[in-house]
Amino acid sequence: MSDMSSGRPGQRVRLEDVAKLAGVSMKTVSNVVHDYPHVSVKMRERVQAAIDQLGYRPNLTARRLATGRTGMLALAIPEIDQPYFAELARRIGEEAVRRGYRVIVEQTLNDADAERAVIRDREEGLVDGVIFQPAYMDTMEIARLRPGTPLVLLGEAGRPLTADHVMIDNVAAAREAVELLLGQGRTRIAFFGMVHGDPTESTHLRLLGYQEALLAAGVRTGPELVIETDGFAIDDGVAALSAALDAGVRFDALVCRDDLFAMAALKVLDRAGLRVPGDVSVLGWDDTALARYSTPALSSISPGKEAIARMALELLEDRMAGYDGVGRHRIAPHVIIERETTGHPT
Amino acid sequence: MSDMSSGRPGQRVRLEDVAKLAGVSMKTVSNVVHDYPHVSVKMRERVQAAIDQLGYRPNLTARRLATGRTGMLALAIPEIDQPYFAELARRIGEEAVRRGYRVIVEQTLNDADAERAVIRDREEGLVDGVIFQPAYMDTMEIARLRPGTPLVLLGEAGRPLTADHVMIDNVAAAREAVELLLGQGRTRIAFFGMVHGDPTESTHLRLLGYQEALLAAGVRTGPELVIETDGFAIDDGVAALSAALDAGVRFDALVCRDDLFAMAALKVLDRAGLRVPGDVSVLGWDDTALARYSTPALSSISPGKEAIARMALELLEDRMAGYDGVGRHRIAPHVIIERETTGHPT
DNA sequence: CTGAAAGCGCTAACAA
DNA sequence: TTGTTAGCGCTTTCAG
Repeated sequence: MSDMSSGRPGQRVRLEDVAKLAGVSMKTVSNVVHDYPHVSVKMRERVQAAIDQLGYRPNLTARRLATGRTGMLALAIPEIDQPYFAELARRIGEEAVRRGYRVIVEQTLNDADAERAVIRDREEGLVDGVIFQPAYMDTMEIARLRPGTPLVLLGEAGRPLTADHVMIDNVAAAREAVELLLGQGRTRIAFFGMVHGDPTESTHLRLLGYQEALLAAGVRTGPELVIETDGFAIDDGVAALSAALDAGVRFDALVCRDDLFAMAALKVLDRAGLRVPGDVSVLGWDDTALARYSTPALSSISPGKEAIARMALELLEDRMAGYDGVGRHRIAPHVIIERETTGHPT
Repeated sequence: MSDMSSGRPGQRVRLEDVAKLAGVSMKTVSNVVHDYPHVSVKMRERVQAAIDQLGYRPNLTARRLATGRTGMLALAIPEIDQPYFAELARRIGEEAVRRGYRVIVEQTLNDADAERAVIRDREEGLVDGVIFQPAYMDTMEIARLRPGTPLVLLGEAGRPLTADHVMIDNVAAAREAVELLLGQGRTRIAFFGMVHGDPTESTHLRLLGYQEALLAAGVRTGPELVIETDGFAIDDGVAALSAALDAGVRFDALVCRDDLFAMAALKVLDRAGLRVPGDVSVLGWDDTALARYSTPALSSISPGKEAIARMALELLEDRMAGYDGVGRHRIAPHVIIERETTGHPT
């Protein structure tokens, strides 16, 4: 319709170019760009026409410099390809977009230094806030390095409570899991997946809930029913559980630290000729795709990922809005999803 | 050691503050920040001391405005929690970090408009380049909306070749898959997972390779051996395959469109009392966590995700460096990973 | 080898 | 309701 190459050819079109074309000031253009209410209709039309003609789009970077707001959030997690984190990232991404943010994903890749970098404001000036699930750093250390950027932590919270946290009640969830299994007639319930040197608090909490429930029910247990592994990989799980079986450890139910170990359990039990759930009930944790797609479909403890995402964003927006009080905790709901790997013995 | 609150209290410390403290110009500070070679040692030390004392860190946004480079890349994919994309995102993230970029993940969530937004420079000025795996848009449409931001496409490339592409050779991979199965004594090989209304080209290419190999081997086949589904979900797969079995379709091997359908196959075959791989070989596609963790472990066609990531970044860096030629294609390698679901009939 | 100053493109306070 | 203008913090010629 008109000359697209007028003005500074080869350059991006700027607010000023639009203003010039429309014969108005930059402020007026800015007003219509921002849908500022008090702009006369014909002014708005004229400016919009210029914008369309030139194909103007604001330079986000410049806007940021001027406003001091980046509109971006960082999500720092160990590995994006671990199903749980991938699913969480999706929810957080959705929730963030809903609130007008974009998210940059930071993989710490099991590197303690990478985690520290996140906390030491590596993101400073890049993002408005950070959602961080640490694997190595504890609350103490995070408190010490306490960054200037608003921060919300995911996962377990030790003391002191200097930062906001969102988590599920691991103890209660484990307790309920054991109660469910007990209610279905299981009597020798093992906990599978204490990883040697596990830096996370979660596993301990889960084990605690498991033990509490057993104790409360007056069911006898023993240390051999807590099955330890050398690492987080599936092969570690397979090796550990096979060894336990070979050593004569017997159980009719398995509460697994996560879905991955549950998958390992399915493998080992299959090889051992044990039926699931006929001989052994298997319960996973995290309710990931692994659980939904396996055969038999895995029952799993499902942390409310949407709720976690929503709560994290709420807390973060508070902080970004200036809230500067003490660290708050939010407990997201959880639910046990029963699929095919749990049930009464047959 | 010294007064941290000097100057503009409560404000972030700026380059100028450092310059003032060190008694030098901003340029000099900038020089040492950037490790510019020609700075005298004592000057460097003096400035560094000031930087440390003030805890100065450059404002990335300001830097961006000045340089025009953001140091960020966008990765636009349908869903981050689909195992294949999660694993790809991890590789791309790693490769990007290696090259000095951060990546912002854009989920298009199966929304054609969201895809269009990506292409219409929604990211303009936000990122230096975009890596995009479309699910709905075809090459034509992308060419039409051709953005100003450097772009590399992942997945199939139709004509015209206006943009850079990285893909694997789906036809060849499917052919090899069939040849492998044939070599193991399978004779009735089905293709499982033609999704009605599938917008992607990949499935067609895979089917094509499947048919080519069968034809070349002179093995008779039939339309009933191409099993169609109503959607991409596992339930769609389960329903379709069950129906095929009920309808009397028989096969001794299944080449699946992706690992997810392979998981569906494992479920259905298990229920039907068919042994894998004794009665039926099952081959997945994408080599995701699903394949590695299932029981039996799923054999799968593995696209070289690291190679895809590397090639995509290479092409993108070229574009960002100013290359403006015709669209280029790169074929990433693939390999068939044999686990437990393929083998000779027994 | 270092300093001064002019932008980068947009926002927002202040005027008109 | 619209225009003017001074920053936001850093980079980068161009002098010195």
